[in-house]
Amino acid sequence: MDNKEISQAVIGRLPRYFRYLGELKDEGIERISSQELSDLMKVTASQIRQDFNNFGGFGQQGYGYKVEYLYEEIGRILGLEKTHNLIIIGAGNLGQALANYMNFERRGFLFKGIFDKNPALYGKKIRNLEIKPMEEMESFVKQNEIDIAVLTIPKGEAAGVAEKLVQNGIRGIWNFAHVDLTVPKNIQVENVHLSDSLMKLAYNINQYESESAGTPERNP
Amino acid sequence: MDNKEISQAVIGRLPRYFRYLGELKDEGIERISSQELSDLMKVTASQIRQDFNNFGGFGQQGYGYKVEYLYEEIGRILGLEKTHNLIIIGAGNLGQALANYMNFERRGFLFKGIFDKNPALYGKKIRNLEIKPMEEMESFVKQNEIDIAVLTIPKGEAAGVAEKLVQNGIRGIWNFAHVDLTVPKNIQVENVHLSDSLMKLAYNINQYESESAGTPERNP
DNA sequence: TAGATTGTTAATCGATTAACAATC
DNA sequence: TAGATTGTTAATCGATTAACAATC
Repeated sequence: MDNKEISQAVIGRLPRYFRYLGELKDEGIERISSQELSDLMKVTASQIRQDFNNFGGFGQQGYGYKVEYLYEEIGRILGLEKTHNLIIIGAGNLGQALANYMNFERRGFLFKGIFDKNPALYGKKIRNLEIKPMEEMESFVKQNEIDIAVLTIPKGEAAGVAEKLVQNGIRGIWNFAHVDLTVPKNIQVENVHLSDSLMKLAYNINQYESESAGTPERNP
Repeated sequence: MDNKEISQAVIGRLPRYFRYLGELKDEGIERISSQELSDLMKVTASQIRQDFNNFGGFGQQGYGYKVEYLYEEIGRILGLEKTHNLIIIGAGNLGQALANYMNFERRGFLFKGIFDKNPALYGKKIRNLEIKPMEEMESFVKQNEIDIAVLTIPKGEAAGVAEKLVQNGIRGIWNFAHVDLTVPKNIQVENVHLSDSLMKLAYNINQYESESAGTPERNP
């Protein structure tokens, strides 16, 4: 019964397919072939077909894929028809920015609470949410069926908070703190390490510059 | 002369090595073997040695690696001894949050300007930066040797802004807008697609739950 | 039916892991 | 010197690409 494990490489590409298909759908396009999608997304048609076929046959030979159907199927695979209840831990600039971002709600990610340890922030409203004291976090998670916690706190505090979250039944952690969390294997962690991302960008800039030094024209 | 191209998989791991080595250094630890680092970071010792050896021999047989030396070498590889001048385009919640985040400056990423098209924001100060009108962005990039632009604007505006940035000599774009940018190959783009990241998390949560349904105990 | 395009198997490529000789 | 651990080559594994038979 165990559906063969899908690689994270494939999963990581699904949201991008979902985005392109959504746009095609909005443009009123009804069908698309793997080759057309390949041209659009700059990945091979082969990879597209392989990726989709991990989840069953969504296409039709000689015709291609129905955009709307495929869009919905990928949404279903990603679990977007379910809603998720989130809390944000750490009401600093980043926490508040995420709380204010409406588009997550559109996909069923509902912010239910935002917590901070700084009393000066208690009661401050971010959209429809009042910042609450950290002490209330544990009972809140349990009582409101929170399944995802967004960690926007300093790295020193992340491990302790993660442990409490796990104890209270969280299922996933969206981790913006700059540490690697250690959690039981039934808890999913998705890291967003912004400074790592920025360093990678810097490397690629430097690299390009030193590579092309002395090679004024090099456009393959 | 062309240093053999290093794969993005390797580059992507460098910031994490850098982080762990920094912590070891701060703890006063002087030497570490690939095996010890392997235990700490949960990657194979083989991978660690392979990764480092992409850039030359940093260790000493029979001894291991000098933490401080290795830390500095990786910093150098990442180009962290150079400074980068950044601007933020889009002074919404996320743009302001990034501008307020001090740790980037510590690594030589200096925020020099922040721009928005909303007149209501002009002149508002984020730390030491005044939000400026978008119209001033192009000349500012040229005059201040800006090499990285942070895009925290709606996706509809991103392509146009990116084009202007490229015309004015930007080297890299840190893209938080939810589109894939098309730029010349001498311009580096690093995407941070937050909603994609969140969808991936949701998939993994759902997946774990459906997999273990009916398998109450399954801790290998 | 003929043409198009998928689903799927096979081939290739690249990345990871293992093994071990070199050497500190 | 003996022991430890790297640097590096070889083996394995997994992911991507190519090819083509199935079929709409």
